[in-house]
Amino acid sequence: MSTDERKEREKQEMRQLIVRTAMKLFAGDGIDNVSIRKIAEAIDYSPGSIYSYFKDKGEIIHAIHNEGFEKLFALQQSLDSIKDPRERLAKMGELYIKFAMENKDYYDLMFIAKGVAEKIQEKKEWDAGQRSYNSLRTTVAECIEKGYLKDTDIDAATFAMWGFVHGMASLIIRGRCAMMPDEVVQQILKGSLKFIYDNVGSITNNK
Amino acid sequence: MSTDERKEREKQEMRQLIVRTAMKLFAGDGIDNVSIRKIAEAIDYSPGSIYSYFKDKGEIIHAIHNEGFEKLFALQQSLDSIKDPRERLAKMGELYIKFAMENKDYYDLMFIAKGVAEKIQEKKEWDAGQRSYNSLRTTVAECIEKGYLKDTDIDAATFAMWGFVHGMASLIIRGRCAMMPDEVVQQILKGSLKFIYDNVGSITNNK
DNA sequence: TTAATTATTGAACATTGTTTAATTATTGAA
DNA sequence: TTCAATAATTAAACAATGTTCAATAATTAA
Repeated sequence: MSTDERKEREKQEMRQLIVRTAMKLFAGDGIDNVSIRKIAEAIDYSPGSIYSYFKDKGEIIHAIHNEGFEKLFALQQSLDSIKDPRERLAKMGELYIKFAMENKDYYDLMFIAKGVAEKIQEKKEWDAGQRSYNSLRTTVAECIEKGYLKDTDIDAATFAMWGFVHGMASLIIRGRCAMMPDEVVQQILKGSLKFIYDNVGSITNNK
Repeated sequence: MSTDERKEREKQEMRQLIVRTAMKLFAGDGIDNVSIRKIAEAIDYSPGSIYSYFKDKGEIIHAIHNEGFEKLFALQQSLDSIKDPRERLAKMGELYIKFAMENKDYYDLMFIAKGVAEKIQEKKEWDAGQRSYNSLRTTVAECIEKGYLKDTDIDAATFAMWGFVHGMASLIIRGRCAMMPDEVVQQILKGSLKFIYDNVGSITNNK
């Protein structure tokens, strides 16, 4: 094991340490209340040190962002075994919402937060998101193919389904349903998923 | 006209001046790049002066937030003349998306931005939003009543429709479709609206 | 004109992200 | 081991942020 290799490994370990610490602090204190200084303090380094491992704060957030997409895509893959695309579509919606609700900080970073998307566009790094999108897209395409959904533009239909689940998740995460008690929101959420899949899927049922 | 009355009027004018200036700067430089100092400079006052008229920055944002809801609700009311609830629902979706796309800053403040919802909850001031929500809710209720939508929980169905349009709008506004050219996004958006209303409304058509 | 009230200011505070020159630690070669 | 070179780390500084507050200026009622 050469010294260079070890150096490189240590660098990666340090990056991971920073990211993991940032993540923990984000989850605890909220993303906006975590400064570079707090991250540095938590790992007993000086603030300046962070900048030897990350260009700026955005790059740390971007790293967490990527981890989030790994997680989500892994979940999506677990549905590949479901053969009926209609059932797979429904399950994918449930799974998406579940992911959002159980990983609010991740989800916020991935799909809501400002300043993250710009970073991705610069780096042309939307592979992570693209894979997730394609997973949904092929399912929607199969649904159309088998006549479960009306024959329209595949991307339009995919975007509609994505928008539907993202919309509900983001309204909840960003406190736009805060006037309702939590249990009620959960109830409505469940009902909304059922509503859409009942209505959208029912065309073929009635044929 | 008493002096007190004039004083009060001047205070309101000053508040309006601040809000309007803030709004203009938001639209031009982006919400995050507008500081209290910049607003103060734009109206030739010192930063401290702002705090004689607003408790904090959040209160300025909250004022703009309210204006946004006035605007949106006024638009929604223009659809009251449409008798067929199915058509009204579709038009309301189009209108909502149109509002979001043409007033991205307003929309962001109203439905996406952080720290705004908390303020509303404190002040119990969700009337503005509630009126808009109810407008959608009664339309959905009519659709269910007339059999255009499957009979489910009204709030679940309403939340689903809201989530659908909000989801697409917020994904676009927060740059999650930035990998696609603008015209394509607009095309997909149009297709998605059609997709949902075709599928959801078609139950009765096929009966 | 004067005393009291009100409006406005500018300086100050704490906190933020980020940069940089100086310091410390580590390395590879003699 | 010793020493020069390289790399890692730090503390201090910068500019900008929201916000507060004592001092000043303007306005009011008597």
